[in-house]
Amino acid sequence: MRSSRPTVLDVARLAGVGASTVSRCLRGGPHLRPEVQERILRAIAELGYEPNEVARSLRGGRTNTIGVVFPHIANTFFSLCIQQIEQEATRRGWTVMLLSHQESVAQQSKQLAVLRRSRVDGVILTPAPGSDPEQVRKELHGMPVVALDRPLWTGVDHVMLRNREAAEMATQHLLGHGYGEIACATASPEIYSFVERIAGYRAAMARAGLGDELILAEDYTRLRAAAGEALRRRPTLRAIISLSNMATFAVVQAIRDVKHEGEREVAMIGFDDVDFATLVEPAITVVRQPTEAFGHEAVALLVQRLTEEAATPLQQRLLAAELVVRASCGCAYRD
Amino acid sequence: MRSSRPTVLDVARLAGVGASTVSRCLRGGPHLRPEVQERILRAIAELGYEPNEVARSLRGGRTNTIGVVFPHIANTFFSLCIQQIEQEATRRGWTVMLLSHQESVAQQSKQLAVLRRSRVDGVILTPAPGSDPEQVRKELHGMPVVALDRPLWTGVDHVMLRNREAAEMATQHLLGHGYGEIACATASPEIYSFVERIAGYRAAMARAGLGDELILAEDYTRLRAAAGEALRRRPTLRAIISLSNMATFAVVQAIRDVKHEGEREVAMIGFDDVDFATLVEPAITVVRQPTEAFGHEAVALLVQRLTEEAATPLQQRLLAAELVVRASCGCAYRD
DNA sequence: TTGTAAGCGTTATCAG
DNA sequence: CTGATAACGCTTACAA
Repeated sequence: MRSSRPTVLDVARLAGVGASTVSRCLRGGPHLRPEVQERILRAIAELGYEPNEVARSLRGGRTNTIGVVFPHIANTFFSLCIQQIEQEATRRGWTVMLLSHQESVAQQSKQLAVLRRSRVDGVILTPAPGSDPEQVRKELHGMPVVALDRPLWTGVDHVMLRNREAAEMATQHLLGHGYGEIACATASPEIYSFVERIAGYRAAMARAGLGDELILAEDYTRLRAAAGEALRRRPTLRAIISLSNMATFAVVQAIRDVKHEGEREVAMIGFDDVDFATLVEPAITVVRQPTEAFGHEAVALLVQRLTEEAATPLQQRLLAAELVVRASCGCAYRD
Repeated sequence: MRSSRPTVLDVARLAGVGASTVSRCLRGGPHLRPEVQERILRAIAELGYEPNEVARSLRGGRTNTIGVVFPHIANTFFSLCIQQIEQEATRRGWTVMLLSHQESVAQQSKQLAVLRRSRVDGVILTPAPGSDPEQVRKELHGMPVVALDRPLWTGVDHVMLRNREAAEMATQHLLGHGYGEIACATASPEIYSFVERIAGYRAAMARAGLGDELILAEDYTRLRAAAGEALRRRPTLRAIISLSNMATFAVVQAIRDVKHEGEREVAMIGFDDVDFATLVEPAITVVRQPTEAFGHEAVALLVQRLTEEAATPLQQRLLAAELVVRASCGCAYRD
């Protein structure tokens, strides 16, 4: 079927030149006689020659590929990041190998092994919770890495959210509306970004001289139940902030659950600008993460490190979140 | 930094054997003397040897990689498919190169060129609207391909939704509720799946002896406006079906827009089981696409074709959609 | 059973 | 300015 494709040698023969001359012509080498270049280009066109990147990679020791390992692919936060990464990588002429670890350290190890054997030039990684940084460092085996959304170890580039500030901002906003009791809901509280956001929430509450109430669960089904329970247990609880898109979903459901049992207004601020934020009533005020910047910066940083001559200083991109004020926080403003 | 990694030769030398023996040992070759195998494994462990997949690919002419080209990555339908594809590919020991064409034929051409030069073994493709099948066939240059969600040409494997049946089912359901005037909303009506779904909707309306009303637009902002306009223009219009997750979003907004202007109940059935379906009031009845099956089947089909001995007959997987009945269609049932 | 050698398609090096 | 040649790391004949 696919009769083996033409090689530089075929082109060289047809053009009546040596293989290395063809190679130079392709790579835009220094000075070729115009006439020769002409012949080569004609031969390339005639044969439909296209360079074999695999051979190039073997020869050059570089694959022009970056490995991307995320916890999940369909989660809106990550899928938006991936979208940006793919676009930015394509724009710069790089190729993306996409893998996921499902929050499992074991699966992460396997995926890093795949990347090692594939000899990708660099990695963008959102490490699984419980990762041992030293272990990951070994598993990377010298491949440059950019940590995205969660830290790896000081010594590698990071692209992260200002998590504490983000959660503080949301909490402050609710406090500004006069809410005294504010709960904070998340699943998987061991995940770094949630740890940080919890800290931010607590800091804001403490500064206001108020106690905190955490609503935690192992997964999002349970989080919905736990949030409902918390609301029923504390009738004076009138405000909740959630720490992720999934948690926002669960909290909205919980508030609705409780509402169905009797009138009860509960203010909330969500995390991530999920699409349903403007659809529910009232529209949800959310902390928006700059997903485009996450993807763009991660690729930019990694490519810079991969193409740099001299060692670039360590880069820590700390991205600011933005409060998108709608109605659920108690603001009069309506989308 | 990364002092060049050990090769088979290093392992061979350390184990005091030939390179091919190491290779055989790795590939689970036939009969090795246990003692030799022992020595090799020890050497591998000691050196931390890992096979270079690039060299393997060059030598073997196969990359163990599948190229995946989708219109978008962050659209929930596609991101769910991608998730499945990645998982299924990983499970089977394949690797995924992810690319997007943004519904642009030109961009699609570029991405297929990337796949050709990368020598991926096969491709999963959702072609951009306006693709010339013959052109795509040439651009694939003999690489096996599975068309996902949209057709390529008879002669390649397909994984598609039973689009007509899906839209008919939704329309029928609305008709069953007694709605006579039912509109059908979608952006980009030139995209294959939407063409088919429109046909299904029309067939159901025609069978009921009713006229159809299409609400079309170039993008989803305009679709929201167009749907609102349609509702205002025809006060007797009380039901709408939408043909995609994005259209569902736009229609929900439009209905809400109109509702705000005065009491008006509009029934609807959405497409794709978007997360906001259960959050809005009333919960949205939707046509659910089996995204797991899309991803799973696409990989299964492609891998089968890539590893087959004899030519497998053409496969056309036509997946059935499922009507997830909630409340927005007029059913009493509440989630 | 095991080792030797050729070659996958490129490109860097080094003569001409 | 251009052409032969030698790797890159692996596997598959073919010998031994």
